Amino acid sequence: MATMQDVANRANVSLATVSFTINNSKPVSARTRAKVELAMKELGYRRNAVGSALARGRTHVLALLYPALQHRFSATSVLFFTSAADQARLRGYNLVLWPMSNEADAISELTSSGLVDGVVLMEVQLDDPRVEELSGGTTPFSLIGRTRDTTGIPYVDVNFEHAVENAIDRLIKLGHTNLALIDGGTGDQLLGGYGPVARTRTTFGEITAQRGLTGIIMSGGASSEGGRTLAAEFLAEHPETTGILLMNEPAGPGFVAGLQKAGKRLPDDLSVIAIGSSIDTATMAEPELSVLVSPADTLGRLGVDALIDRLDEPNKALPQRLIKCTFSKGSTLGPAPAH
Amino acid sequence: MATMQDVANRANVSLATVSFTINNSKPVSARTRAKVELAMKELGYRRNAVGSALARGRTHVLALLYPALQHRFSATSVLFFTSAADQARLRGYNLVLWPMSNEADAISELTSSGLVDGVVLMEVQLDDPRVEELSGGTTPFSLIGRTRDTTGIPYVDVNFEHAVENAIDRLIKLGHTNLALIDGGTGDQLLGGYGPVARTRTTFGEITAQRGLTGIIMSGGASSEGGRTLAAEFLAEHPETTGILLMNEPAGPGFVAGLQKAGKRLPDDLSVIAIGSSIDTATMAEPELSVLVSPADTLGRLGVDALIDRLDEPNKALPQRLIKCTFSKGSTLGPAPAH
DNA sequence: CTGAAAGCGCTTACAG
DNA sequence: CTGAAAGCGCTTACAG
Repeated sequence: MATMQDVANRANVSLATVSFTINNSKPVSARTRAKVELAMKELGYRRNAVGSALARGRTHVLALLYPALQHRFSATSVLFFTSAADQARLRGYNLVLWPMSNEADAISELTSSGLVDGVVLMEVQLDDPRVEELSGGTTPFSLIGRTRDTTGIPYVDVNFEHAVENAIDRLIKLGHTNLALIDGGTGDQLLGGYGPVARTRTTFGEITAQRGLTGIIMSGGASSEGGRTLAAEFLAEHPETTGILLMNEPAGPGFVAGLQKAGKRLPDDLSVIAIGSSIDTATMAEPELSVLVSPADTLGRLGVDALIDRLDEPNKALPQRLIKCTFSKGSTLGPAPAH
Repeated sequence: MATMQDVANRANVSLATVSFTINNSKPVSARTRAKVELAMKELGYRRNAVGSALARGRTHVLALLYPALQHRFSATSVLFFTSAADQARLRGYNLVLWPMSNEADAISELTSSGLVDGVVLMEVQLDDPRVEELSGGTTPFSLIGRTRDTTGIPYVDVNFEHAVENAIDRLIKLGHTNLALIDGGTGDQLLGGYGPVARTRTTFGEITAQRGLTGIIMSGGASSEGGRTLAAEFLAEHPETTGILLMNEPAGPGFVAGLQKAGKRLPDDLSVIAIGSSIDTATMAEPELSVLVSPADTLGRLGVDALIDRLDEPNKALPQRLIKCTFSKGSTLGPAPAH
């Protein structure tokens, strides 16, 4: 590999001048620029990222931090990976995957290695020790999701509050008054629970109360098997319910199958609307699930954007954004059955 | 952040001695080692990865190269990402995600940036220009998948040949003689086609001929919608077929649903065995698909291992491995219907 | 507009 | 066993 010095030699200029023309960091005469560019072309020169990083104090590498143990990713969470990587590249950064257990101390290994300029955190808990750790340090970070207290913290998250209200209102409009929220559980209570589930439950409680509806909450495993089991339990325990909000992507198709196996017709007997799933999973159910689709790709992009904005323009307004889900019609919403 | 020089000052030794004790690269007296380690602890020192990389000429960063445009990843391909990242970390490397279009020239941008020590390539085509490009360069690489000619190229791939034979023999044992292979299409013919599909078709042709069976091949879109459409087409065109090999993960649940919508019972009228899908997708179908599960997590790990072996021990045997699928029973395999 | 030189944080012959 | 010094490939004051 040719170095900058090689280019300088061939172009008969100094190393510094090569740097200036490559980075446009100082004015360079047209003649000199031409010489340098020719030499670069002839040598097939490319700037070495490591040398540059050491001199600048910036690696242009970002880390995407996600739970190491969680080894079954929903179709939705994949989109975080790929859209984040895309956006990073688009803005001249690289994204490294950083699987991590929940111990906060492992974060200092990352931030003090000097390898990354910043961190994007996924799967945020309401009281997340990793966020506390990052807040205490100097490495910029952003969240996909958000903690209970978001003061001073850049984040992008799904607007679950809006999604729940929207879903409930769709069911109300169809005449449903006995509702259920079915999710995958809040996870680790010590950490305040998993944000999306906690927020969804709260909003579900508030809106059903406010609209004068009956609302129950059930949880089950995040898998098709979990969904099938859950369907049976649900029908046994809550025969009066006719409208279901389902926030458990992996369980979706299994849940729908389980309801029908027990003799229910969708949407004649029961209406189901999924929240925050992918369109791919929704279409795998039979009949296809009506769903408020998670804006996962947008979130991945904006999560990276928020971080890079902090890095490149620290004085810009703090990026904190909630993104709405989009509705996909499907075939599991219908009028409430007459008594 | 404390530097190595800071540690040296505090321990009253030279910079070099600090380096020797950290890296165990030269003998250091117990007394000196203790002083250095104390100083490190007191300063919370961590070696800077960039300085180290520049001096060593090794960044300990690997790139995972995948098609940028493909934005719907199957449950299986996600496992490549996470298992590769896990294994890289385990062996002291970091994995950066490298979305790339199919132009081979973009590869030199990656390899000549000096950022990565090696490259793992996903979604390999039979005649893959990216592999040619990499073969011409000096950056070590490994494939998840394989090209037509694998001479001198480290790879790990699914043993599709074995999977097809195994699937066919399961169907034969159940009395099926009219078989179909349904896949997602070979993709870009200019590149020789997508390896798994091409190999599966070839093997399917060979084994059916060899066993004296009837075998037809159909392709459809890689989505639930594609699966539903395909089911209708398939039934119309091949009413005599009773045993189906399905290698199209995203279309699986939709295909099964489509067959039943047309009045077929599984497995009474038709038997289906999926090849190379994930267990997650298989369980989303109703009834649950019988499937030869792709060893995707093993492949991700071994793909990274193969690369790191090349980096750390270039004289070891060339890593080239085929991994078998494992059977998951499901409920879509049954005896061929009597005439 | 251009260049000589210091410095980013390490590693590693070389000398002792 | 320990240290002084060169060097990895860049960037950037400073001087002209």
